[in-house]
Amino acid sequence: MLSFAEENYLKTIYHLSKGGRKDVSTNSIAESLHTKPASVSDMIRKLSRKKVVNYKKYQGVNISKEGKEKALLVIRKHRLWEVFLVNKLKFSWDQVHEIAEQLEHIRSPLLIERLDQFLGFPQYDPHGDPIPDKKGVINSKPQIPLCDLKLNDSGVVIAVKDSSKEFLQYLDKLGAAIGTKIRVLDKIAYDGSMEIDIGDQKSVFVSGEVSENILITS
Amino acid sequence: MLSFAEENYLKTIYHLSKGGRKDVSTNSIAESLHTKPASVSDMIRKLSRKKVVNYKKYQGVNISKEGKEKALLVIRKHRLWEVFLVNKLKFSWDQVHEIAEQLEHIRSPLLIERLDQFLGFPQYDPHGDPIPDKKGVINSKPQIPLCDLKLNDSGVVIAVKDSSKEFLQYLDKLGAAIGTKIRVLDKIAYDGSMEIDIGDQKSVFVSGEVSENILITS
DNA sequence: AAATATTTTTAGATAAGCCTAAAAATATTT
DNA sequence: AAATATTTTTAGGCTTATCTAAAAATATTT
Ligand SMILES: [Mn+2]
Ligand SMILES: [Mn+2]
Ligand SMILES: [Mn+2]
Ligand SMILES: [Mn+2]
Repeated sequence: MLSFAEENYLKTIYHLSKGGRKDVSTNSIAESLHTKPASVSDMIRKLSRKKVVNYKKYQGVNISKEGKEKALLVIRKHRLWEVFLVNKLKFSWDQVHEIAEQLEHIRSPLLIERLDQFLGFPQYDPHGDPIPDKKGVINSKPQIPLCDLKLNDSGVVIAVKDSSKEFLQYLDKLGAAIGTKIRVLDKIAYDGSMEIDIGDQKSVFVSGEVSENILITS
Repeated sequence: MLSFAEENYLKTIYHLSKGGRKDVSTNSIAESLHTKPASVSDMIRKLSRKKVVNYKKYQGVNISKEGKEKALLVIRKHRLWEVFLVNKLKFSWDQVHEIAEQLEHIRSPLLIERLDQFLGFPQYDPHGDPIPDKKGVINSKPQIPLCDLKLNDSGVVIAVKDSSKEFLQYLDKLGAAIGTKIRVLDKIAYDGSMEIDIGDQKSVFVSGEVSENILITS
C-alpha cells in the first residue's frame, strides 16, 4: 500500500521515464514535484525497498513492472475523474487538473469501475490523454507536436502536452480546442514560430513553445 | 486550513457533543477514532490553539462556532458524496460510508457546489441523515428511536442511527429500508425487544439494540 | 475524609515527509 | 589527467500524528 506522497513520486517517475530515456535523474524528479533533491533521494530509497523502482546509487532510477502498474492505476483514476468533472459537473478543461490531483488518491477499486461505467468507458480525458484500462493498457493514437508539421500540412488537435490553466485558457481564446482542424500556413525559421489556420476560420501566429505543446493527429 | 486528521477529530467531537452534553471527554473521542487518549490530548491542544474547540485541561472539550462550521462542511461533503455513490453510481447504502470517509476531505468549494447541483440539491443522504446547506444549516425532521414508540403506534423509517455495513444489511434483510412503514405489535419489557409489523407485510421480532438504531417519524 | 479507581495529561519514542548544509560521487573543462 | 563544476547522497533537524509508560488530576468507594 502506497501513501499519497509515494503515489505522486511514482506517477512523476513514470511520466519522466516515458518521455526521455529509461533512467530518471534525482534533480528532474525534484523539479517536477517542487521538492528538493535531498527529499527525492530519501523517497527513492523507500520506493526501492518497496520494489516499485530499480535504483543504484548515483545511477538514477527506473520504474519496475509493479511500479508501472501502480502508476498507471493512479493515472487512470486521475483521467477518469477529469472526465467526470468536465462531462458531468460542467467544469472547463482548465479547472480540473488540481481537483483530479486530489481525487486520484481515493482508494476503492469498485468506485473506479463504477465511475468508468457511469462515464460510458471513455477512452480519452479532457486534454486528449488516453485513459489506461483496468489492466493498465493504454490505447494511444499517434500524436505529433504541431511544430513538426511541414508547410501546408494539416491535422486535427488531438491532445495537449501542457495541461496548465494558462495554456488551456490561451487555446480556448485561439479557438483551438481538441478536435479543431489546423493547417500550417507558414513556418518562421528564425524563432520557430508558425502561422496557422485554425478551423478553416482564422489565421494566427503562435510561438515555437506553443506549437510544441499542441499535439496533432494526421 | 485543517489536515485530514484534524478534520476527523473535529467531526467526531461535533457528533459526540450533538448527542449528549456539551463537553466531550478525551476517552470518548479516543474510542470513536480508535486512537489512544494520549493522542487525543495532543490533538485537542492543537485544535484549541487553532480556536476550533474550547478546552480547559481535565475539563473536556466543546466545539467552537468556527469549529462547528468546519465540521458541518465536512459532514456536508460526506453526505453529498454518499448520495452520489448511491444515486449515480448504484452503490448500496451499506457500501458508501468508507468511500465517503475519503471523499469528504477533498478540498474544492466549487466541486461541492457543482456536485450538489448535479444531484438535484438533495436534503437527505442514503441513511436518512440531513445534508447541511452551504452555510451549515441543517433542516432536520423530528426523529424518534423505534424503541420509544408505544404499543400500536406506527410511523415511517426516516433514518438510521448506526450506519455500519452489518446493521444496514440486516435492515435490508428485514425489508426495513428508509420510507418503510412500521407498527408496534408488542413490547417485551423483559429485554426491551419488540414485535413489529414491517410495511403491513410481515411481523418480526427485533432486539432492543436494533430498535434504538432505527429512527422513526410519526 | 481517606483510600482507591478512573481519567487525563505529560514525557519520551517512532515513522513519514520534508528541509538545509556538508560530503561524496560523477561529469565537464581546461 | 587534473581541476572544476554539477549532481547526488548523507547528516542532522523540524513537524505531524501516532504510540507506551508514568505522573497528575479528578471521581468514586469505603
Ligand atoms: Mn490532469
Ligand atoms: Mn488530463
Ligand atoms: Mn457515512
Ligand atoms: Mn450517511
